[in-house]
Amino acid sequence: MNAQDRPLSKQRLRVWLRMLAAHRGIETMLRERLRVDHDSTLPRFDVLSALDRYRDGLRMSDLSARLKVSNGNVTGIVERLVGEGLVERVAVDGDRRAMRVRLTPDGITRFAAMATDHETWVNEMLASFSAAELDSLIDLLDRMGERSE
Amino acid sequence: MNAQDRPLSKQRLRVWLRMLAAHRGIETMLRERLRVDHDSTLPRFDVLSALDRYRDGLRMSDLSARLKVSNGNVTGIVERLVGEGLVERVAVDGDRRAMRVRLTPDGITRFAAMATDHETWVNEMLASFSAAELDSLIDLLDRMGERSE
DNA sequence: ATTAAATATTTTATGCTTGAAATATCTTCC
DNA sequence: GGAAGATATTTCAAGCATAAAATATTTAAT
Repeated sequence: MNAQDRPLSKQRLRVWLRMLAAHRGIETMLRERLRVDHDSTLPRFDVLSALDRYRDGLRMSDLSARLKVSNGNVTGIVERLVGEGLVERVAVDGDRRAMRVRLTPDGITRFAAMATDHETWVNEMLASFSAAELDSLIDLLDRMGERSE
Repeated sequence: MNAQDRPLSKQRLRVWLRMLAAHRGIETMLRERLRVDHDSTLPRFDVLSALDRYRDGLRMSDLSARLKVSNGNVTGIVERLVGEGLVERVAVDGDRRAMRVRLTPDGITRFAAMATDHETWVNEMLASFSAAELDSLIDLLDRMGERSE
């Protein structure tokens, strides 16, 4: 690293720290509201959201790939959602290893209510940004999470 | 919500989703590297980082306030760091309820190595941004995490 | 057809995180 | 100085997350 990279390096670190703070702020709020208003959690919301987009259901492995979490993780979350009656497992014919998970009618209804609130809450947090700033953010954030491989 | 707010609302949601993706990408990388290269974790790194800034140590409650996590959470992390010899607890005189936590000499050394690598890793992830873009990101991110209260 | 390899999922062990309850100590106020 | 409230910390129960091992089934190779 040469001399003129030093301030740039610190600036990059600062960006990451601000990102952490912003992320935590929003996530903490969303978690709290989901807990209080819908007796639910963010991980459950994420699973329901994926299943809402794929009404025929998804296999466990597709679900974990889509959410970018481990297989074992999804097993536990789906288990609880089944217990709450929001989701059901169906056998995949032709492959007895696999399981398809999909929303129940109750799951569809309950998720719709959560999703409406969720959008409102996110909107409240980002209310101060102009359309141009939002576009700018999308552009910049898109370039952030990519692993150079 | 009026008609012209609808696309804006979706745009705000999109920003949050990109933020989630970017955050997860970087965090996953950092966690993996800390695990492999330093046999440690992000929460431990955060605690060490706070203590490195306050060499006289911090009380448990100051630590959890600074990191914005619960008291009970810090108890567990500090416990493990004590077990690893990176951190020590000292009684606070004049208040037998309180505990001061601080880095051990070994903790100082080990954290320095982690911090150097950490800065490098973050820099790799954010290498493509210009100084102006970084400034812009800092400005925008600063306005994101604030709870309107 | 058997064996070997690959795939889908669950299980296990460990750690992080929260919110709420419990403990211990300190401060205030009469 | 004793009760009541506040503060500092830990403990507890539950859920989320990972990596690694285990199980079951399917596919490929010989």
